[in-house]
Amino acid sequence: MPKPSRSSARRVRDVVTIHDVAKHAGVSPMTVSRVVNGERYVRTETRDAVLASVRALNYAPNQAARVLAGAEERKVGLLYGNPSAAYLGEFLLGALDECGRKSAQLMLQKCATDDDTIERAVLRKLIKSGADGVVLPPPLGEHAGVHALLREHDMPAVAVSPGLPLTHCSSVRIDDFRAAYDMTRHLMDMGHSQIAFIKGHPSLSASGERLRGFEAAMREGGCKVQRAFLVQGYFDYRSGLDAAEKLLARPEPPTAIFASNDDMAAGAVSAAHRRGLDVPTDLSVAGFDDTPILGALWPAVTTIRQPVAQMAERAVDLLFKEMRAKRQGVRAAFVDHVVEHSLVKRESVAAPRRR
Amino acid sequence: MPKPSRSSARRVRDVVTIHDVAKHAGVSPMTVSRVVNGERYVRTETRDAVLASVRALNYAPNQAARVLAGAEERKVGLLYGNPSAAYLGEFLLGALDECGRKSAQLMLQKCATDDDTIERAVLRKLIKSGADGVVLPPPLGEHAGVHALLREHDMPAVAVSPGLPLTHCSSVRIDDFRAAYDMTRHLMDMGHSQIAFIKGHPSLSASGERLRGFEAAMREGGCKVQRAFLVQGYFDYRSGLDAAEKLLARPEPPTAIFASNDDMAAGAVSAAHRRGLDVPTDLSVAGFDDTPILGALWPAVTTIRQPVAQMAERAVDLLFKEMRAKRQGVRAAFVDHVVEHSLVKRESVAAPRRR
DNA sequence: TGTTCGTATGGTAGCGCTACCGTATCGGCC
DNA sequence: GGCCGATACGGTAGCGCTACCATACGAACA
Repeated sequence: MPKPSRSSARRVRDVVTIHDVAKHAGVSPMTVSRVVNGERYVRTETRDAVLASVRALNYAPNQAARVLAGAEERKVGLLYGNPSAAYLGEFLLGALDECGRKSAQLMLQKCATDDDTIERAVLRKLIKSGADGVVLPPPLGEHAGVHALLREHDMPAVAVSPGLPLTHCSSVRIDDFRAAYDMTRHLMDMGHSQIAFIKGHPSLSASGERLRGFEAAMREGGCKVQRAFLVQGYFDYRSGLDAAEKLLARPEPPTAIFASNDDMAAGAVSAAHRRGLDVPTDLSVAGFDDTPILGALWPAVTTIRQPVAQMAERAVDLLFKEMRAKRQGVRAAFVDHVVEHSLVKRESVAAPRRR
Repeated sequence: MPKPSRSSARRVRDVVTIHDVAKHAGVSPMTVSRVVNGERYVRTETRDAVLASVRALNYAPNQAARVLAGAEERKVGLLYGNPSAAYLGEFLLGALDECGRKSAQLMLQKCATDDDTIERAVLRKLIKSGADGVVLPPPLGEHAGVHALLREHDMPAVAVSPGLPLTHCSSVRIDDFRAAYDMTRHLMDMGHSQIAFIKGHPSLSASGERLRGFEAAMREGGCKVQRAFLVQGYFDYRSGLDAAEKLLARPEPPTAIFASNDDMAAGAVSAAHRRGLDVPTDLSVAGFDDTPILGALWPAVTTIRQPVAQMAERAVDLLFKEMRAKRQGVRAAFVDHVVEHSLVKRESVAAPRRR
């Protein structure tokens, strides 16, 4: 007989264990363990029966026991460069949530992207402190050096928001092309045809995708894109302000400015105000990202919302799949997960005034 | 004989266990456990010997084993209302860091503050999911309802950034009075005497402290504070903009505006720009908090920096002390931890133009 | 002198889970 | 039929730690 059932004095909360499930399903604890961990060599009927018992008893594995028994990775590294604090905050919310569900530990590690030796040191630190996988929010998700280092250490990783799917790493992203396309269509639907575009940082592929989406929508809508209406920006407030200044100083300024992100859109609004222009009466402005803080500005900026928290959750989830695959000696196929964006209409866009 | 020493096939990394320490110190594992956990009933000499061995072997307790053995709290709840994403982000950084050091799990829980029934539900959820203590960033740290609920459940908690120490709960904060005082002195040192103040949300005691600090510095510097130069704000961009509009519309407007937080300072800058005033040439603006995103605006706003991440770390640390005290049936004394703020001088403040 | 108590330590027995190995069954193939 | 591999399970033995109890000793009582 295995054990005289449950009667330990110290057990206070009466949690359901793997033994309870095993008894309920009429199998051994080992089989339950196998089912719960998605291992092979379990008949479908057995698996179903166990899963039914799991649901019936509302069983949840004890993570501490899992770890102690020498299985189950526990630490997820989050390597971040210099995203805005707001982005990072929302990202953390999602990542933490998923890590909580999985009872994993989230380890943050800041990483300057301008020096390769630093990256090396940072990553070593992450590995040393026991990380079993890494999530890479932008812009690190596209950093070749970081990826090379990760592969060197055979460390599973998931990139968030690269502009395009990666060949050597799973990714979670929105369809930047489509999103920019949608926004441009919205501006045209509102009656704009003289639309300027402030490009994003050239090192990120998302910038290119957004530009392509803009151009495609314009072309499709029969609007010619003037060369002068495409201005380079770098994703920060200042560059948006400078770009908008340049645009508004033209003899025939645009009626709408579509900035590749919110910070630059805020800069554009500021530039308009300096010139005594009202937004949206004299100029419509659209952004991209739905940075929380900008929703509080006035006028609130129409933008594309990325479900950042949800994306972070997905990224952690994917990462776990890869970490598990790695332990079992399998190489998981890389996944490219595209989540839905949405267009958030606010006060900064209106129909253009007649000229 | 207890066990044939270490030779299990599955053990890969050769970690030092409590048994190794025990052998090294010539005591039983139990005694080591007691020392490590700071329990009573250990002779000082024994304790010292064990601690020496711990250091010598570089022993670190296995958290999973601790939890499985039925001890050691593991989950810290973080109940947040509606702080800015940036604040929350930095707060999370610190809290997560400390939780990592303690191998604790951080559980986030959003909580709307406008409905008591929601609070109740939220807190229940937090307790149900196994939280052993709660950290309360502003504004929840001063929410009477939340505190009442927490006490009802005998749940340890630490409040961050109340304006004044709390009587029934530990707190981590900066000296808001002193900080506002310092900023006001700085403005006066730059030559300003016509300084307006945008007050913070009246429900937070920090607002009152900041106002008092401002008034004290003004009085001490021999400047009379005009009634009309104290305007109510609510910590958001819009209220700062409105308040500044009102101030700048006066026949004799102030030469400097000190806003109780950065969002309102940003609003004030915007209001100035709308009126065609240059910052800082025509108007100096100072904020409070050092919200990261505002450092990227232009002109960068002079502000008071709160070490938010560090404060979060301290809060988690304090919380652990209280949780441990609670398990051992002791009621810990409430601590009021004041950390240093600093004055960040940026472009938005300059000497006033002569009138 | 026994009987309490408070102090200081050790031994035992798990916590819930999985790595590892053993066994049993089922084809397929010589 | 006999052998082998793949599949499908079960049993055992811990992972490292602490709750709980037992013990041992001195001091403080009656």
